[in-house]
Amino acid sequence: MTTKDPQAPRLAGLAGLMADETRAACLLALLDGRAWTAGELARHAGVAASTLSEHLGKLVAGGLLSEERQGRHRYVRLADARVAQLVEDLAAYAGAGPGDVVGRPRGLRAVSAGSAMARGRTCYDHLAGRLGIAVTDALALRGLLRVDTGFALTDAGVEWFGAAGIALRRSGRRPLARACLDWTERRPHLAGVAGAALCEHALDAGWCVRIGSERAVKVTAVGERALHELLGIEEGALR
Amino acid sequence: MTTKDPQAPRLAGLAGLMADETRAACLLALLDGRAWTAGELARHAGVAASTLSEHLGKLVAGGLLSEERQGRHRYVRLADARVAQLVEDLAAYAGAGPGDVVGRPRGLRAVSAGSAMARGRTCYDHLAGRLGIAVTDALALRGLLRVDTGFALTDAGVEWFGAAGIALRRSGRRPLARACLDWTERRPHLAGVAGAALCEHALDAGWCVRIGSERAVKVTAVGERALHELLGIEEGALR
DNA sequence: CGGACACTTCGGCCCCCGCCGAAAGGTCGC
DNA sequence: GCGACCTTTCGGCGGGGGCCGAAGTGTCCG
Repeated sequence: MTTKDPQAPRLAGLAGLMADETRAACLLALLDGRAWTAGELARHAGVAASTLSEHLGKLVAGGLLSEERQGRHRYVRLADARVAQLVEDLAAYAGAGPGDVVGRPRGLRAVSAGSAMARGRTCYDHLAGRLGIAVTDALALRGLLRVDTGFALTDAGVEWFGAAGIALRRSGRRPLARACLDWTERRPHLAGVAGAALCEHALDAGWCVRIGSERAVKVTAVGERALHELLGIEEGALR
Repeated sequence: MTTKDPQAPRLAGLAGLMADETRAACLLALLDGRAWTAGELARHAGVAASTLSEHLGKLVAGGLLSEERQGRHRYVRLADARVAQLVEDLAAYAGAGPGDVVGRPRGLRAVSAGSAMARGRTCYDHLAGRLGIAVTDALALRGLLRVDTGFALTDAGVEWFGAAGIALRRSGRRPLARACLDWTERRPHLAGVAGAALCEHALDAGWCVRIGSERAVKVTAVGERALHELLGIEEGALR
């Protein structure tokens, strides 16, 4: 007995990094895929700057965050897509706990922020919300993405990305396509290399723009046309 | 500011359940997909029965474990495949930390246990180790499973399961196929509904049998023949 | 150079939580 | 019914860790 798994301390340590409400709030905020300063995170989390500094130290030491110092600022972001995926998965499970009704935001401000978020947002490096679902559905409908038997691009799907001028950089072991559970739509949307490439292209090409400094994004007129031409998504479906 | 995400406490709470070494050891042990008694887990983790009882209370209350009381025994198991997936994902990330060499077990007993585990084992409800990889590769090679552009069964793959007499019960929102990172092989293997159905069939049909009370499994002579006939896996490749 | 600003370090406080052993509650077998 | 066994409850102990404010370091700007 006492054959205790040598992995237990590591698992506990990793979980411990997320097991604090303040650190959890940071990780969730950083799910927008961008870099935040320590001060922004402190205000966001509602703790003293000194407290947050210690939290960042732990998260960076634990490998969950990467940091970049610029002058008197300390910028941090999620270390990579794997971390984002872990946080997303845990948050999705924690949010959809048994007997728990999703989100239903309270108050007017929450409602409007919520509806903008629900319409379209980034989820680390890919699109989510109704926008993400619409794109995923359109890809599936046109036979470019299998969603019923797993999540994988078809050959036609790979071609489609090439034809649209969106490069799929197969990097290391990150999957080309994977499902990410959408917490507003309760359905999976496209993530992975393809999801990230599509999102990057959508922002670069002006298909959508970020709303303020939030995760929420808005589809532009250009984007509506492009999504209609390339994927047959009805114009006006995402307003 | 202080727009703190309402999900932060839930995320922190969930992570907190796994943030203790003893509880982590329990969760890892339960990854074998079977039910353990409280006493077994206490011995495994090396703590007093009373201590472990409290841990089980938290894990059950948190929804990670389900329990079944039989007489003077309390059997617990992972609540469902989603929990198993979370634990697997976290353990995989924690185990493959930066600059960290995998496993390389110390001592003779660990070596033999390790090699049996590396040869073939269950990973909650599907096959893993070299056996799991061999099956995944064989499915991919025969065009039954896409692995290069994501993880999804092809139409031929769905047919193959039917022809082999393995029912694919599409249940709720669990994906038919998904990738699970193998920590001995460092490559993804087949999980999801299809992976579970295949594993269940393999055990029922005597293709493989469990070694002792471990997660490790051994391929039988019957299994070798079946895997050769159905998937073209070389006999002897898994000894 | 001096002040504003972003962040970090330090000391101290307090609460939380994991641990144990002792005792109690159930269940099984004889 | 009486032990043997598995599990749970309870008190008490000890350590770890999150919090703050104050002071210190480093950077930018005028």
